[in-house]
Amino acid sequence: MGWESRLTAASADIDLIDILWRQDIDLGAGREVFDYSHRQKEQDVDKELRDGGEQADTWAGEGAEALARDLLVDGETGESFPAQFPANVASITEAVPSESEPPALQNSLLSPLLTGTESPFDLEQQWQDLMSIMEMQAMEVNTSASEILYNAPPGDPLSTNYSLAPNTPINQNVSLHQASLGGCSQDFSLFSPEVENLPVANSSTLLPLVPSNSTSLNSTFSSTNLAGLFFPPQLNGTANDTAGPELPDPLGGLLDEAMLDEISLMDLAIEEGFNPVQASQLEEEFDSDSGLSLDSSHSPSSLSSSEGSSSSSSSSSSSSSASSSASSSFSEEGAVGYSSDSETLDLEEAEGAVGYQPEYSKFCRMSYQDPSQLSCLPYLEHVGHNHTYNMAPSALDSADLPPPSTLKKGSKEKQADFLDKQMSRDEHRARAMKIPFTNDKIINLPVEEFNELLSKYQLSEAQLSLIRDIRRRGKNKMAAQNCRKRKLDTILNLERDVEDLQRDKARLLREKVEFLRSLRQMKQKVQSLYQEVFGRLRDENGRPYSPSQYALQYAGDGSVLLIPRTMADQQARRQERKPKDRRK
DNA sequence: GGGAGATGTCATATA
DNA sequence: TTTATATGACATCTC
Repeated sequence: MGWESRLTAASADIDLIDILWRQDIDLGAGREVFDYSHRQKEQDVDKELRDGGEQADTWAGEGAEALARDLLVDGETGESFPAQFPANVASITEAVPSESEPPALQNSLLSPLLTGTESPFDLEQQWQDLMSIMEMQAMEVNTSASEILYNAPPGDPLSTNYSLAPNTPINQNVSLHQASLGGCSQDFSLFSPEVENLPVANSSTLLPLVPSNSTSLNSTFSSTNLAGLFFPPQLNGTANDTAGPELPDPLGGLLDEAMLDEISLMDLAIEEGFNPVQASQLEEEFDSDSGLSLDSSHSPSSLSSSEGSSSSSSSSSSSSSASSSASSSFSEEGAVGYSSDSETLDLEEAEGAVGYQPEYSKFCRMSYQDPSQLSCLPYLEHVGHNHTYNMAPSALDSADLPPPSTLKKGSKEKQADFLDKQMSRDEHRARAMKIPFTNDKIINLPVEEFNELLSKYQLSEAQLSLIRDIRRRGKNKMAAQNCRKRKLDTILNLERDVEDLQRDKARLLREKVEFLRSLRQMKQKVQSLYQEVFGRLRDENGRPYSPSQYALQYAGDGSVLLIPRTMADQQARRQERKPKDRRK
């Protein structure tokens, strides 16, 4: 750039500069190439005029057991159920007091389970917080997958018996947000005809891989005393005959919320790119860290290993192909040394790192001199540029593969011409200006030695300027290469971070499924106990209480009271509002 | 001929 | 202040 500006300042060098111009023009560079230079030159001239024309140019330059248990007997889906449960029921049944027994005994038996319903709320709250974060990713819901999940074939027992009621607030596109709000689930009663089917239906969505043997659900529940969970007592026969049409259950809301949460989880799973099978398998893969196949095959970083190997293998070829490396000045270290665009690479250049040595080996592009090595990066196959701007492509072709005839004629003249064409602009300039040392020295020598070198020779102002320019450009070229490599390395690290985060997210998702399942089982136990206790209560005439008129009320101190249903309903509504208000 | 990617260069900021 | 280095922006080149 700036060397032309010396045109006006150093008339003695006009001839040399003319030569340089001619060279550039010969090399295909038109005068317009120097337009900017002209502007710069004008500025320089102005500056010089202002400064009195005296200044020289210094151009600035990450529980198998739980899984096993669950897979054995689920009360809801036929998938799993805790083996210890019947034993618990038996013990509790024995302990169920007659109406004359004091409530204290009941408390001692029931309170541990009943109080256990507190923490799940907090747990769910935490999960909902987490899910709300995840939800921030506005991902499109896979409708087709939803259809598979929610629209089972008519012949399917699950769908036949437990399909969603038409007016259920759950639709195929139920979103995490909708479920998380819990507005609808909170209003449900477990014994409500509209809702009693809901949990089963939800479960069917959760476990699409479980054989549809749900026709045996009733027998399954009877045998496990769990039928009261999902069916009104008049249906499973464990309660009295006077049951009304609606038997609200104090645990219905909790259970439903958990179910809805699972729906939202499934939804999330779909949104997150899991297919229905993958989502259902989530529950079966707790032990498998790689339960999810994160498709990283397209990630550049996944190419690292192959790239690394190819890079290491290319290191030798880079030096062996030095003669054809005119297009690249990369050294073995990945191109941090400066080779001044020349055809030779000396040791100094081969080692020529400039402090920063990232994992450049990943990048085939960093050692692309052998195009065959680009096979590991198909999208880079085309890379193989020639950036010796001073060479015509034809010249380069002949340079890479000199025909035998040419070699035969191989006169020194042509060889010199060949070498001449291999040289960079700066080398041409240096030669034209008769700089008495190599560009490598100019660029790579420490300042002190560089200055020493300059002092050894009597150099004109134009020569000194050119030398400084060469040094500046050379160093900046290496800096630019390092900068670009650092950028690529940063991108790779970020890609790795993204993959790690995706793995963490998948793990958290699996953990949530596990927690929700535990919660569901706990609620089932409590519900079963409720039914057991209520079914055995007798009034003064020895008749069972009607679930439509009475309900068991859990007191804050752990005691259990038998209160009229209307009172229970009022209190239930009051409790439902609290969490809603809390969410607001 | 034009787009994409690689590279060189300049200007500028910072150490 | 000088020098080296880092980086955005642009120009140019090759495919």
